[in-house]
Amino acid sequence: MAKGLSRSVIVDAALAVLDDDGIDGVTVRAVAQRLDVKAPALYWHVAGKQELLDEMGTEIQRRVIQELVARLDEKADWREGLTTYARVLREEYLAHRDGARTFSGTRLTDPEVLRAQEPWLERWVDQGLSVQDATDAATLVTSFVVGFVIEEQERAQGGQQRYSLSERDANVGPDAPLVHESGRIIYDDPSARFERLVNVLLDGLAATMRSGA
Amino acid sequence: MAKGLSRSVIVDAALAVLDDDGIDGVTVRAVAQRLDVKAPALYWHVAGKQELLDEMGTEIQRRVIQELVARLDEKADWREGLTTYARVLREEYLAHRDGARTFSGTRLTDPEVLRAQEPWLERWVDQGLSVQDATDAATLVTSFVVGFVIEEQERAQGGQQRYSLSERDANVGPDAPLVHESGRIIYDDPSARFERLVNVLLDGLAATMRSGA
DNA sequence: CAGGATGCCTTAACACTGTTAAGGTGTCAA
DNA sequence: TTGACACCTTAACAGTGTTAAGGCATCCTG
Repeated sequence: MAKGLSRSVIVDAALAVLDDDGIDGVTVRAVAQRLDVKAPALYWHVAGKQELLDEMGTEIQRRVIQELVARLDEKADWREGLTTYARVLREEYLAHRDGARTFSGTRLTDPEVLRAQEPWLERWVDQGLSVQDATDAATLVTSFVVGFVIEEQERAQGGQQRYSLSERDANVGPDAPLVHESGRIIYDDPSARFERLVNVLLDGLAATMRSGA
Repeated sequence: MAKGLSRSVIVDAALAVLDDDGIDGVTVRAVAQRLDVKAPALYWHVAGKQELLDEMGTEIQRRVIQELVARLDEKADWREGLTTYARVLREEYLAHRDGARTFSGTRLTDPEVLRAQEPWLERWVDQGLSVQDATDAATLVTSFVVGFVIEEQERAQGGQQRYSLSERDANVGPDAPLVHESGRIIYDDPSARFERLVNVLLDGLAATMRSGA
């Protein structure tokens, strides 16, 4: 492998390690090995592991934006925009092991990612929302997706038997039928469940927007 | 210190270490030192660090339940119940450094915590909700709170200058006025913002429940 | 009452982590 | 040709979770 190292190839390698071995597998040495390089070499291009993680999170956000631009045309209203945003964010998190945990709340290393919000805010304000409403709406969707996918991934990939429905049933026992039934819903088709909840959330937003904050 | 170690005093010590030094400070050795004991001693009572973390998360959930029982009487309707739940969960997370990150999606080590949902589910079903609606509603609130507080704590305690409004403003620059204004909202009074968003969310739930899923 | 098992803790050590210091090797400019 | 600089390596440090082995009580059994 040509040793032309750079920030972005390091980030790509780190994301590959993440997919293969999960967040605990993402060590400086493992990332270096994948690039045929010794661990300290990375420190020439990246300040430390935290910066690498921030860079990874930023890259994911960049992909979310890119996908969002591809899927939305300008005449989409804010409800459609937020629905698509919710789906894209979830998909991008799901695409990587421990994605939601790893990438949520990361410090952006690229101001461009932040500024990319501007056109959407513009459109939504044009459509009658206040900046506060638009900001609140985006936060509401983001927070929900983060929380939802964290638990979704914990169930889906939680090491071995850490989370299984049968284990849950055994723990709950026979004296809590509603909790039992509730488990059946939680473990059944996360995508359908996600769609349902996003719709509820947007109904709430629609109601608030109409009444005018 | 009397060396009568036990699972629960270890968990308390670990929570104390968490409050003092954050999640990175929670090492087996640090917890042991606080109990005047060497690190391997903990392994007699706890299988490993992961189990310790699970136990900590379970303890936090127990406190949420306890506080919920204290604050809600039986005649509270589901909307009041969920609002209080949202507030209590947030407060309990905020009470510990890195609380939301650390405790979200932890595997419960005590089935009793799971079974504690039964009486609330019963009441809400009595009030006309389907089990699916009740489960969805609880998931929606939980997911939102987790996501919200993760980002809230990241801002509030994010090491040093990792997250400050002035740094954000500098990054955004002058060409994105709406993003700039949006920042002002994000950094202004998280509790008020939280209350606003919880209300939006519950409006959505109320709309869905009325229409009958 | 003697003796052995068992509960609980310590010392020593393992492989592995992020990170730094110092030293090389190449390439390009003066 | 000489130097500077970019980029990478080797060596090492302190700290991590975890295991193995042994020691000292206490308590149960003969």
